Amino acid sequence: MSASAPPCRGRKPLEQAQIDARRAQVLEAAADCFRRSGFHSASMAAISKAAGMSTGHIYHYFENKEAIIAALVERDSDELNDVLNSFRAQSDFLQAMIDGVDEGLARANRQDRAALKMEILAEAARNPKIASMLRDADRRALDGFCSSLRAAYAARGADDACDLEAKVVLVGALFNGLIGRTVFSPTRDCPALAKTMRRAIAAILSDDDGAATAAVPR
Amino acid sequence: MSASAPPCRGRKPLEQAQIDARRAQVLEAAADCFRRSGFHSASMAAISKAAGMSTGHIYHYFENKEAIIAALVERDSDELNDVLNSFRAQSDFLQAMIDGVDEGLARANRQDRAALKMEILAEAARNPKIASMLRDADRRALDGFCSSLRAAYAARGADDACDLEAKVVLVGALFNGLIGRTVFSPTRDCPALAKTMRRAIAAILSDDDGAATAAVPR
Amino acid sequence: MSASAPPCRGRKPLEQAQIDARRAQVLEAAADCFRRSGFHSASMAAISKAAGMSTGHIYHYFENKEAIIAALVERDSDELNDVLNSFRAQSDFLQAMIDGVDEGLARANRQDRAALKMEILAEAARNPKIASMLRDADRRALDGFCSSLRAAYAARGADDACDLEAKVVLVGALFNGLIGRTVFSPTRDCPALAKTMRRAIAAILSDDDGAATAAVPR
Amino acid sequence: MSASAPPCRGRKPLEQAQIDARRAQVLEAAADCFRRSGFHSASMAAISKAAGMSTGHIYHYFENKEAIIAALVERDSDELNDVLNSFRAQSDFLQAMIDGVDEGLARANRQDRAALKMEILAEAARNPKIASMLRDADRRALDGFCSSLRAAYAARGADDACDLEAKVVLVGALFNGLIGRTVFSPTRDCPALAKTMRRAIAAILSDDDGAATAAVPR
DNA sequence: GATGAATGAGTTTTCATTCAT
DNA sequence: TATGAATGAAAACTCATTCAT
Repeated sequence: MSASAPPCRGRKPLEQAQIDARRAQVLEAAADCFRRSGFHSASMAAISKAAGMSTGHIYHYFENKEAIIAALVERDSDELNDVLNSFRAQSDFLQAMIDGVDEGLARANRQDRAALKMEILAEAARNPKIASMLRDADRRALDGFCSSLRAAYAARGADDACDLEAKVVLVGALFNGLIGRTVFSPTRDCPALAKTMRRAIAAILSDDDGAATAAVPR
Repeated sequence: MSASAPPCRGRKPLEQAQIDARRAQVLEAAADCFRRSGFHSASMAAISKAAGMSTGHIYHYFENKEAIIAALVERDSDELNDVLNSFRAQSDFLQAMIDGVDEGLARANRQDRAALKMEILAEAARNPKIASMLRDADRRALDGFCSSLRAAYAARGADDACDLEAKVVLVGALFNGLIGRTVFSPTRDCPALAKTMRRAIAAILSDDDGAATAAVPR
Repeated sequence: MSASAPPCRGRKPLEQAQIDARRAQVLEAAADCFRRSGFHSASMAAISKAAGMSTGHIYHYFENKEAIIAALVERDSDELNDVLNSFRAQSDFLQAMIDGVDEGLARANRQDRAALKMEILAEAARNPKIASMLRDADRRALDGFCSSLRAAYAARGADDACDLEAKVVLVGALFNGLIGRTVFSPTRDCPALAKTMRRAIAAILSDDDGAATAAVPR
Repeated sequence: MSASAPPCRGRKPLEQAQIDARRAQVLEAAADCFRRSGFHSASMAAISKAAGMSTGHIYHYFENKEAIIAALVERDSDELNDVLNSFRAQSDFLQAMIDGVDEGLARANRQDRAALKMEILAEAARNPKIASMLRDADRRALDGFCSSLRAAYAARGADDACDLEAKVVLVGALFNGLIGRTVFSPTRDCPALAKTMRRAIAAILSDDDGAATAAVPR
C-alpha cells in the first residue's frame, strides 16, 4: 500500500531487478515446500504463505504452478554448469574432477537438495516438458565436460580418449546414485567412501582399456 | 491380464491364492498408473479402472492408497535381493557382479522401471514410512552383498577387504545413477558404457588401495 | 428355492420362532451399533458383524436398514406399555405411579437406553414414518394411562378429574426430560431427586386446582 | 435472508463483522439442513447451497462439518442463559419462573427448535466433544438458576432451600420432556397443560417437604 | 438358508485459479 | 501492485444393497 510511494521515479513498472527478486523469493519458498511435500502435494496456499505474499499475487510472476516447477528445474539444472566452470578454472581439469570428490559428496549428501532432485526426476518421468528441460541441460553439461576432458587428455599427450561421453555419464551417475540414497539414508561423513570414489573416478577416466580391466581384481 | 481370475463375479469366499491374485492385479494396475502420473496424481478411479474393478472394491484388498504404494515399494525392494541371489548362485561372486553389468544396464534402462523408482525415491523424501522401508531393504541388500563379497575375497586369498560397505554402496550408486538418467534420456544400447562400467566396478572392488590410484590416470 | 421343500419336517422353512429369534438377534446387534454411532453412521457391515451373520443375510430378515430402525422403534415403544401394565397390576394405580418413581429414575438413567431414545426422537424429527409410529404408541399409552387414572379417581370418590391427558403428558415429560440429560450427564443416584420427583408427580396428579397452587410456594 | 452482506463477490479483506455475518449465514443454513436431515445426512453440498455459497468456501469459515455442528450447539446452549437473565431482570425470580411457563411452552412447541434439540442430544450420545459442551452449558445454567433461587428463597425468609439443584433439574426436565414430544406430536395450544405445569413447578420449587406430599393426592 | 465379493453413487474435503477491489 | 474471497472440479474413501454361488 504505502509501499507504492513513488521514489520520484513515478509509478513506473517495477524494474526488472525487482521482478527477478520477487520471482526468486517465490522460487525459494516453493523449493522449500516442494522438498517437504513434493510438487503436487505442496499447495499454492502453502507456497504463497512461505513466500510472504498472497496466492493471487504469485500469478503475477508465474503463469501457474507448473511454471514454478519449470523455473525451479531450470535453476537446479544450472548448478552442474557452475561445477563445470569451477573445474575449468583450475589448472588441471582431470585432477580437478578427482579433487572435487569431497565437495561433490558433501553436496550429494544434503537432504534438501536430494529431495528436490528426486522430485524433479520423478516429475520428468511423467512430464515431457520437464524431461526435455533435463535432457537439454544434460546435453550441455555432457558436452562441456567432454570438451574440457578432451583438451585435458590432449595436453597430457594421451590419445584422443575413446568413449568420452560414457565416462562422463558414469562419473555423473556415481554422484547421482549417491544423491538417491540420501533421501532415505544420509551417509555420515565417510573417508572410505571418498577414497573409493576417487579410485573409481580415476579408473573411469583412465584411458587404458586393456582387456585385463574387465577381469576380477587381482 | 496375467490375472488367472475370470472376470465373472465369483461369490464364494475367495481362497488366499485368489486374494493374492487380485492384489497383484491391483498392484500391476497401480504401478502402471503411478508410472504415468505419479503416486499423488494417479487417482484411485484411474487405478480401479486399470485394474478392472470398482473403486470401492479396491479397498477390500488395500486399506488405502498409501498401502498400495507401500506394497509396490516392497515389491520393488525385493528385486535387488533376487539379483543378489542370482550372483550367489554362480561360482564366482566377484566375477558374477562384473558379468552382471550387461543385464544390470538393461534393467536400468527400462523407462517404466526407472519412472517407478524415481517416484519411490521422491516419495521416500517426504514419507518417513516409505523412507524406512527403503532403509530396511537397503540394509538387507548391503549386508547380503558384503557377506558374499567377504567370502569371495577370502576364497581368493586376499586380505579381508577394507571398506566393503563403501564399495557396495558405490557399485549400487553407479546403477541407480543410470536409472535416474533413464527417465529423461534412455541410453541407447551402448557397448562403451558397459565396458567402462565393468572397469569402474573392477576398480571399486579391487583391494589395492595404493596411493597412486587417487592420482590422475596416466 | 429349496425352502419350498414339503414337510415330513425335513428342509422345512424355518419355523416362525426361528425367524423371530434371528430378527431379535439382528435387532439387538443393531441397537448396540445405533447407540454407539447413531442410525446413520452405523454401517450395515458393523451391524452384521455384531449380529454374527453376513451383511447379505440380514436382508433376509429386514428389507433394508430403515426397516431395522423401524423395528427397533417399535420394540422401544412397547416398553411404556409394560410399565402401564405393571401399574395396573397393583391395587392402587395412583400410588403405583408414585411408587414407580425409583424404578423409573433408574431406567431413565441408563446411558444406553438414553442414547437410543434420543436417536429415535431425532429420527422422528426427520422421518415421518417414524414420527407416525411414535405418535401411535404415544396415543395408546396416553389412553391407557388416562383410563386407568380415571378409574382410580372414581374409586377414590373424586370428581371426574379434569385435564387428565395433560397430567399424564407432564408426568411422562418429567421422565423423558431426565432421559435427555442422561446422554451428557448421567445423574448419580440421588434421593433428593426422587423425593422431589414424587412430590411433583403428586402435585400434577392431584385434582385440587385451587388458585393458590399457581402462586409462589409458601 | 437476514444476511446483510450483498451477494456480490467482495474482495477486500472482510472485516470481523462481515466474517461473523458470513458465519451466521452458514449457521442458519446448516441449522435448516440439520433439522430436515440430521447432522449426518445433511451434506455439505446441501448446506452450501442453502447458504448461497460454494462448498469450498464454507471451509473458510468453519474448519469442517463438525465445527459447524459445534457452533450450532454452542448457539443453542446460549439460549437457556437468555431465559435465566430475563428471569433475573424481573422483581420476583420465583414468580418469574412460574410466569414464564407460557412462553416456555411456546418455545418447547416449535417444531424446528425441537428437531434441532433432539439432533443435538442424539449427537451428544455419541460424540464426547458435544457431550462435554452440553455438560458445561448445563453446569453454568444450573449454577445460575440455583444461585438466583437461593437468593429468592432468602428474600422470602424461607430456610435455605434444600436440594436446590434437584429442583432446577426437574423443572428443566419438564420442559425438555415436552420438547421431545414436539417432534412427533406438536401440542396444540393448551391452557390445561400450562395450568398443570404451573402447579407442578410450584410444587417442585416449594420447600415444605412434608411426608404427606409423597402420598397420593386426596 | 447363508455368504461376502462386487458395485458405484455419494460423502467430506482440498486446491489451483480467478477477479473485484 | 497486491489482496484474499470465492469458485467448482476433483480426490480419497464409505456404504447400502445385490446376487452368484
